[in-house]
Amino acid sequence: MLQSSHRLRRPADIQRVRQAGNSWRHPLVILLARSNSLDVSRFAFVASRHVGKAVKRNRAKRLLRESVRVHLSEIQPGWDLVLIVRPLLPQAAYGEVETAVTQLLQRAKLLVEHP
RNA sequence: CAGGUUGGCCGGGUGAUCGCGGCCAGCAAACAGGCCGGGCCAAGAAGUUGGCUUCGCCCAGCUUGCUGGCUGAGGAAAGUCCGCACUCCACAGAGCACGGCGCCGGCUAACGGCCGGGCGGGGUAACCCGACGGCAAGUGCAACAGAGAGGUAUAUUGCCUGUUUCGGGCUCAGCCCGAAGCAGGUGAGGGUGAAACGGUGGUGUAAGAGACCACCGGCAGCGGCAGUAAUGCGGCUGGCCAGGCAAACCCCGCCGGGAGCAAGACCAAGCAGGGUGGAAGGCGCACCGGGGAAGGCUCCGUCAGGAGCUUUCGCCGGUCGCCUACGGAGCGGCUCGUUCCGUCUGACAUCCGGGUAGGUUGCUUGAGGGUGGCAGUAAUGUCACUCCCAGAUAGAUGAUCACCGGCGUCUGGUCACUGACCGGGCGUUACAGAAUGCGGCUUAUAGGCUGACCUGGUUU
RNA sequence: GCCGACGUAGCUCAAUUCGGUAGAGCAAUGCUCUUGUAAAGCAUCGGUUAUGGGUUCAAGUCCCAUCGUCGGCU
Repeated sequence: MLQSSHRLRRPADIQRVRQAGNSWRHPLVILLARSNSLDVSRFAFVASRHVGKAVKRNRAKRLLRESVRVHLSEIQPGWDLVLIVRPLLPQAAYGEVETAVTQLLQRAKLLVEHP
């Protein structure tokens, strides 16, 4: 679990991102993003029943959460992000998931230039 | 040694770096609160009271961050198939309906669970399996085939008797043989079917048949012995036999009120109502208001009457109470019973429309775990000591790396005779994630440890 | 978390009441018709009734377990 200030919790917020946000697709994961008025970025992780049973869904969300946590300092603040698991993700290794997440963040131009 | 049966248990370990949830302690910041002092404003004659302000002080609230300590998934956490606790509905009621269970005894909070026993079936055996009450209460069902499918049934094959006709033969008023028809007896044989009204042997007969007899099987009734019981063993009598299906309706016995932690409680925030349907009468030295009739007293009076006060009696309206009736809700199949609300200022129902879906609590100390003793064949119970062992909230126990294990396979060496030990390579390390808790059942599961027992072979 | 329904031919559905030879339409294949195609007509093919077990003489139907799909409830 991320720190609670970085969690996107309420169903209404997630619904707003899904309807009004932009999306980028990758075979393992889908990224939705929308700017908020805060000075931090918040994240939500979604895994539907099509991904698998509880173990697979938890595993997928943990991998995504770890990828986001590692790169948290490089992500621009002030965005609400929703990451949706696609069915192939639970079979992937952590390295593939991490590269997928960084690719999506680069395409969305949400990474800040690191010195 | 090989094969098999069955019970119990485990289900990776160590370390490093980064990270997460809960509880406790400390520190810091912000907010709320309190207090005293100060300042300003208002009221008042004044003591004083009220408000604001932010400066100082306080910490028992709450939020965030940091630091430290402790702690953090399962044997099935799963499926949700049963049972309970707990909560609300009324205090959990009665009857019917409906549903579940179903050999006997025990265990348990309870169970469709477990233990022990009985019976039936399978297996050489260890052992395994069984919805295992009742079809001689009633109703119903059985395709096709078959004469007949449940009734003291049934005949176009068969067997037998009588009779008629025809043919043949002979020792010729007749007898014998064969065929066909008709009438009668019969259900033994053949045959159909999943299933055909006991089996074997005999008596008997025209042919036969439980028609009769003996034995056997099965059934019913009544005793006996063993057992708490299911049941087992054995005896007497009876009638000759009563078929299958109740996971067919049903009967019998036992159990079950409904909903579920998304139960329930509290706090905060927010909103807007409207349409339709909709069930009443009576009583009261009760109260209020209005108006009427009769009587009494006082005053005025032109002796027509008028005004005021007061008593009694009806009437109308309303309030309150009671009674009966009706309507509705609790009450989720119906009736009774009961509690509450309401009967036109209308309970409630229904339709349209509007708002919210945030937080706290319930929330983990419990039919609890471990060790040992005792009772019991066992399930289980009990006693003593000891331990505290997840409580998240879109959901924490994760990511990466190294080493060590386990297993499979290939291969090198040593001992030795197809195994053990020492190495190496490759592969593999399952099923699966708490969500109120607990007792079971069912299903999934890489691999491993261990107890007991059976059969066969060999050796002694 | 709770409740309910369903699974039959490649597709859409019957037959399940009260157990007795699993059917229909479309599709596919072949033939006729046509110069050819379509349409039409005739014929054929196609099913372990989701899976496993049980009751029964007999199971798509009755019972139990499992798997999957869909829907509803705050």
